[in-house]
Amino acid sequence: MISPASYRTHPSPFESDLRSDGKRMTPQRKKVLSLFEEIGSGIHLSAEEVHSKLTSSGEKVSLATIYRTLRLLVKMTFLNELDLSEGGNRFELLSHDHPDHHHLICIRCGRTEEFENNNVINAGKAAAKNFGFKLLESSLNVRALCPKCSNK
Amino acid sequence: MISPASYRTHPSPFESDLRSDGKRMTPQRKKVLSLFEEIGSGIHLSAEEVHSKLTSSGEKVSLATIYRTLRLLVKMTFLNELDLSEGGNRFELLSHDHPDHHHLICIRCGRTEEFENNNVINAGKAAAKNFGFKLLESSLNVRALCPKCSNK
DNA sequence: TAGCGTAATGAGAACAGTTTGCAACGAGGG
DNA sequence: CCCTCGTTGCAAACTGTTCTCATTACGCTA
Repeated sequence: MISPASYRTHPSPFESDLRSDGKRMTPQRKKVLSLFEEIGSGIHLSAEEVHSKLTSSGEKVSLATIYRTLRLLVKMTFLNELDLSEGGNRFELLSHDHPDHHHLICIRCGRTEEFENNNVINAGKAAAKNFGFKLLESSLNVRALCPKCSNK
Repeated sequence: MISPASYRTHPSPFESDLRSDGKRMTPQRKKVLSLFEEIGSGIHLSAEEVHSKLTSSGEKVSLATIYRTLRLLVKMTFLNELDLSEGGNRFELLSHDHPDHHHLICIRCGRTEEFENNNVINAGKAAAKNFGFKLLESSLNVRALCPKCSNK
């Protein structure tokens, strides 16, 4: 039997990445990341939404900290930043399983769907190679009208 | 010989499109559009840049008017609006000759290159069809580091 | 060509989203 | 358990964009 005291808090990848960079794990950072983990990848939240979701579940994190944490998480590649534009950037959990996914956005109601397509990824790679650029990520934004909005 | 007085100011497509919509041609609108025409398609300017280019060549147009005019020109499909993000949207002359072109952006220095790729267009079409969306436009943004910036 | 209705402009205030400065706090190594 | 230095909270500052409103001027009609 293992006594509670002997448990060693198995540091998450996030925590060890932080540490190795002289940074610290704080309750605020944990809260933000675990919110995204609970909610799952493929859902896009704005800074404001992260803030209100946390505060409405009793947590107290300042909005400025949310912004700082989101930037940090993006730099550490735990989150992905999307500029679907029209009122604030959005963030989503970066699933390393399916890296380059793209977005289909209804410009009227904001409904957003994701898809993947190897041709798109290859097009990005080819273009980067062509111009001697080093590719970071590519994202295809398809602006469209969803079924509900297109028959109004 | 045709006397100067007999010239009829041949209205530009822009001017006639405006008129047919109850809108008016103003010197400010002319200036903004001709700036883009001089500069050619494939160059992306922010509202601020349009403003400073005009004022520095002696023209006086208020920034608010620039914004209004840019929005108008986009709606009339003379300009294309890009959200390459990182500090302001950018606009470019919409060349109807090569419609769906995409952007390769250096995230460090902002250098932007364009390319075309039919696979990308088809991927957008396919995705829209798949979800029952009606496609409007699709744009692939490839974030990368240009040769100069990648070896620093 | 003058008169007129109304669209468009200029200037600055307002706005939303984001960032920053600074004093207080607290994570975690010694 | 203490001390250091990264982090937080708050409010003020910033940035890109839109709005308000008094004034100007485009372009139709007589």
